[in-house]
Parts: sequence; C-alpha cells; structure tokens
Amino acid sequence: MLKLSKKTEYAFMAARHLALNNSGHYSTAKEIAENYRIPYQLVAKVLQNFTKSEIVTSFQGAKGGYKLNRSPDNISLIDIIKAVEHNYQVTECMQQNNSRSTCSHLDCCKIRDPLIEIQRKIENVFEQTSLKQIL
Amino acid sequence: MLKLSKKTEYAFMAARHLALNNSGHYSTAKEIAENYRIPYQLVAKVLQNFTKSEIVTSFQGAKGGYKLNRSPDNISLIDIIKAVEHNYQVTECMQQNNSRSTCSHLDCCKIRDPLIEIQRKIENVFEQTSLKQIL
DNA sequence: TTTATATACGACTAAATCAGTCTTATTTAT
DNA sequence: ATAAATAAGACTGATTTAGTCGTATATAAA
Repeated sequence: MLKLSKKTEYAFMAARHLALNNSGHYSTAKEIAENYRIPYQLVAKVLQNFTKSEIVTSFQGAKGGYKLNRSPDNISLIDIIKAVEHNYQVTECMQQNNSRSTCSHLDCCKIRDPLIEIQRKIENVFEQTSLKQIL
Repeated sequence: MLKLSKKTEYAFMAARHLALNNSGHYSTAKEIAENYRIPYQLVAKVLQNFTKSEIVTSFQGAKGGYKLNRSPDNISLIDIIKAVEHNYQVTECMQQNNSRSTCSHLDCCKIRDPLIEIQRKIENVFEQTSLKQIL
C-alpha cells in the first residue's frame, strides 16, 4: 500500500542519471539499464514516456540517446510521475472516469472529500521536490 | 500506484462511524458492513486490528461491539493505517527486514535517501490528519 | 550501401498482491 | 439453551504489476 511502482523508481533513477551525465554523449537506455541493473526494456519504456512528456529529447539511431530538456531544478518529481503513470491516486474514485457518483458505497462512503485533501497534500510532496534535490 | 488498500479505506470508514456513534449501543461489524455496503468479514477484521492496536475496546457476545478508546481528535490517520497495514512504505527497501544493503541495484540505487525523506513527508500527512478532521 | 546501434511501440506472460469468502471457535446477554 | 456477537486462520479468485518478446524504424559510420 502507498508503494511507488518499479516503473516510477526506474524513472527517478533514469532522470537522475540524465541530470548527472555530462560525458559529451547522449545517455542511452542500455547504459542506464547496465549501470543500475534495471531490465533494459523497462528503462526503454520509461525514456519513451519521458520523450512524450517532453522531459527529454530523443535521438534515434547510432550515437543516439536522450538528453534532458530542462535543468534539474526545473523538473519536479510529480512531472516524472505523471510522465510514466496514469494513476497515482490514493483511491479509485479519484481516478479519471470516476467520481462521487460512481462510488459503490451507500450514499458514497463519506470519506471522499477528506481523502481528496490527502491526495492534494501527497501530490504536493512530489511537486515540491525537484530532480536537482535527488542528485 | 500510491493507492490506499480497500482495507485502509474500510478502516477510515469504520473509525469514522465509531466516532459518530452516540446511539447508546456499541457499534458492531454487522452494522458498519450494512451501513456502507462493505463485506462483513473485511470490516470484522479491521475492527479486530483496531482492538489489537488499542484504538477500540471490544465487547464480545450478544449486545457486544466496539467503542473508541480515545477521542477522535486524539487519533490520527497514521494510527489507523498502522493498525491495519504492515507495509505502507513507498519502496520495498524501506519495509522491515530491508535496507540499503539488500538493494538489488549496483551500489544501491542512489535514490534511497531522498525517498526516505519523501516517505517521512507522506507519513506526516497522515500523522497530521486526525479522525476528527474526517467526520 | 551495408552494418551496427539506437529509439518506438504493441502484445504477451509470469509473478505478486489484494480482495473477498469460508469455516470454526469462543464469548455473553437473554 | 439460544441467538448474537467477536476472534482468527485458511483458502480462492481477481486484479495489478513486472518483465519479456518481437518487430519496425532511424541514423552514424565503415
């Protein structure tokens, strides 16, 4: 319960690696996978998600790889989470397509509103932490 | 990801119900289950967990049930979580019997320390919210 | 122009966790 | 005695998560 997915862990690790890289070449999925013993395919997907969210720019082909688009202090952990996870809500009824009215409990469960506040505070924790802070 | 378990949701609902009850009789698992359309056996387990954690006192037999031991503003959501969940950590390596040294990644994953801080802040959110605040 | 090295991406499978059920024992008011 | 309640462990089914496989496409460099 309340656990981050492996995908998000790998996303944090990959983002951190990209932020620290100043070796001249673009960082690759292979490099990150080997460096931290993460399954290659999973890092690859994470990096593709980063590209879609415009956190990084990708370069295809030989000598290709990824580079960060913004400086690490301008990227928050919530940006990274949103790039790789659709659902990071504390309850089902806060996920898209759900609402008070889809609640299966009689007259809703009565704790939805306070939990929305909890959700807001937890998101805030990740919002307030920048990539720079985890280097 | 980051979702509360149903058990914890039911625990919040049950605790809230107990806090609001001033009907003269003890609240029972059956009553709570029917009131919110929660599976009886699950509420029953939650309430048994509450008893073990001394959040409530239980009364067995006919006319039995449960009553809160403390006032709602003296019970935090983290108390409730701890009563029903063994693991509420954001990463596996923060759960009991795990540590930096059991990390499967080379030279640990490098993000453990910042995540410990995140964990602390998330626990703080639940610590700072009392049962009274969700009534 | 071929080859090696990369990203892109969807489909699939295996493993782990979670939710819910079943069963039995014990306690106690009436 | 009986009914109503807690106590608790074992089991099953459903869902989610983690990881793999396969194929297509792009590009630098020999």
